[in-house]
Amino acid sequence: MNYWLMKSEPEVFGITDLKLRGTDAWDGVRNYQARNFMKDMKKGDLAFFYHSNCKPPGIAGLMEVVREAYPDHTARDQGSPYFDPRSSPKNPIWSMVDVKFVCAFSQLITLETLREQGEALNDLLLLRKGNRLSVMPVDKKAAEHIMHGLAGYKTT
DNA sequence: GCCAACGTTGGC
DNA sequence: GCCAACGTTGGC
Repeated sequence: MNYWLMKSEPEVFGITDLKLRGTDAWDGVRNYQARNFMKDMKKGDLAFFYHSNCKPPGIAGLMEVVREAYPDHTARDQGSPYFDPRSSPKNPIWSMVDVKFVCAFSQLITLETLREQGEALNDLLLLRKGNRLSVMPVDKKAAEHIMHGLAGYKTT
């Protein structure tokens, strides 16, 4: 089982939206590196839901991958902001996964808090300078530190 | 609103 | 294949 982190702007789609929907398709990823990470996701993997471009930014909750990568049909929808004319049925180019709401953390784990963790989160790509990836892997050590050390999340 | 960092595009 | 120009991300 692997851990991931996925960014979304809460004004567009936040953790409360996912909670309401239960399960949703993570569409609109238009970056090759992020897409490739999504293709590596397996059913049962856990992903942190990160709120970006807001005050304050941070990790808002947890979700689970319930369907592995399949074509992102919004790329072929002319009315969609994610429309990409290069996408075709034979070569959809872009992928998405389905994610299920697991929990919203009682308190947002802010970016500032994450930066204060020092060694425990040294390898977290999110904290690397200039990082703009919207989908990224999180190693087990960092993931457990965030879940158990910061979120107080208990696995059943 | 600013701007650093990064990805993409397209001329050559 | 290089690289300048441009667009986007996202923290501040």
